[in-house]
Amino acid sequence: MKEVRTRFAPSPTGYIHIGNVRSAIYPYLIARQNGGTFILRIEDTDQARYVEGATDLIKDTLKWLGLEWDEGPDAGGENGPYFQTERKEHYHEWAKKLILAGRAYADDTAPEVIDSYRKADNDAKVPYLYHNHRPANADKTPEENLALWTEGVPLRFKAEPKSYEWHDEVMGDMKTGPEVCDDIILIKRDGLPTYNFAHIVDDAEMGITHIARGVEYLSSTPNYLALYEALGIEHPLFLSLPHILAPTGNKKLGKRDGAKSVTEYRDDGVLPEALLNYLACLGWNDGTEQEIYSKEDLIKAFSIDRIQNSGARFDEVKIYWYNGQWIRKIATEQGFDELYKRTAGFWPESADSETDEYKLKVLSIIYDRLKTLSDLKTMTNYFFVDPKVDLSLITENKFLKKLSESELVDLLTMTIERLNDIEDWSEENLQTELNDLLAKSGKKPAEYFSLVRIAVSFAPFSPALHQTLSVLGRDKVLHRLNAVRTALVHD
RNA sequence: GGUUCCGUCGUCUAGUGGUCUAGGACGUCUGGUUCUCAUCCAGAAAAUCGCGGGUUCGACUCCCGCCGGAAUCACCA
Repeated sequence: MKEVRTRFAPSPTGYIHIGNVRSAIYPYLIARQNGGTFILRIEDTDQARYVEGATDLIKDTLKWLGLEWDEGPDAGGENGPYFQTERKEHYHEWAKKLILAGRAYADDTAPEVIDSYRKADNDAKVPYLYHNHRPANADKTPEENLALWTEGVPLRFKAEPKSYEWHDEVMGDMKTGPEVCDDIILIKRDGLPTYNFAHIVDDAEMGITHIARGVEYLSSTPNYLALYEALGIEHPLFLSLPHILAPTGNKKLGKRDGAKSVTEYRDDGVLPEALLNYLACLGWNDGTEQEIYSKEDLIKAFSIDRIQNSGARFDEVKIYWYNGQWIRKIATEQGFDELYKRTAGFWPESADSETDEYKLKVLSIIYDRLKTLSDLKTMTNYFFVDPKVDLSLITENKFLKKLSESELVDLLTMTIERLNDIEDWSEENLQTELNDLLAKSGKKPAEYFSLVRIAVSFAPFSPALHQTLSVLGRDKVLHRLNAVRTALVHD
């Protein structure tokens, strides 16, 4: 059996956004599943839209998601170069064959003239087809065409319109009539090929077996089929991926609708496992009720024929659910050390001077409250700096407002005295001591625990009290309780 | 306008003629886990399967028509 070779072939025109990253994920999975090769090719033939640094962005995105490529920039390979601008001779060579075979002609019709054809057809409500306007001199001899083209005249395919039938692995059996075939530009005035021509040549030379791309290419497939035919190339398998729809409206998700870049989710503290899981399962499922898939799970379970053929709406909320699942999964299956490694850069500035050991302890009691890693920034400050004492948070608390200030002071005093004597600050021991204190206080858990929790953190919420105290340690806890007691006394 | 695709809970989906009085997940709501927030657990609401015809003993599943939505029609990819 032929080796499976798939590719991701983005244009370096900016970041990879959520809407088009699936055309990297699925070919990757197909390659890995079949022990094949995944190729990264940069389609940079449009000089006008080229964005400096975009290639690096693309590489970063792929690496972060764990979609490592076997051939392409940085990876090498025997089928390079992997930048289209460096493959000019390849395209020219194939173009020549087409000219010699009488299937391509040099066309120097001015752009304004072409525009006028288009406008006229639109006004007349007839489909615009360039071959209806084919210049009389399109029938020049191959030698004449070759000469003109060599001088820099753009090259056009000479269509022989007919019906096409083909199979799309996602959309099924396709059929179109001759009215969709046209004379498309192969080589532009700048000597570089159009996408339409370049990708066919590249895929053939690189031995690509599966092309996964957005459905927007479905309607130009007959033109590609014509090209494959004229070139004498067998076409790869086609997978047309439905669009991901924007959260509102019925439009495909694009940068204009605020489609975030993949790296933005990374910077917001979304784990690559979670994003990959979400994206792979948006428009694909294996028919079971499994929701959580690791990359390895996906490689095993993925199948082309279960890709959905209707567009799926993008739902950011579900990404965060997946992220929470993955944060907990990593903590329990790979340990807090592993999870901690992922948190670099997500701690508040106040944590800078703290030790890894301390931060790891904080992480281990707060992790199941995290939706994203960047929640650490807002949720953990009180572990690193003494919170600002704000008595109103105590006196207006729904459980505590019934208590008088002297009662509060007494409770704090009792707590301080007991905690001061405790040597063992383990979670377990503190749990026992706190229960004992609670009994002694004669208050409801909601009253006593809330008081201590607020006095120590002044945060809207915190982990379980005994854990919070244990991690904070005796010095911080006593210092904070004293500060609150003093403030109450002087109030 | 031509061509092509799509249409099951708010959302992602399962479903390939009877097991569907339509299953799961997110989200929402309720209750539980000695404080908060979250996790976790239990439960609830939520889809006349776009509409109308057929075929069939029987249709979400097959056929036809309609409606609705989308994509594409560049010297962009």
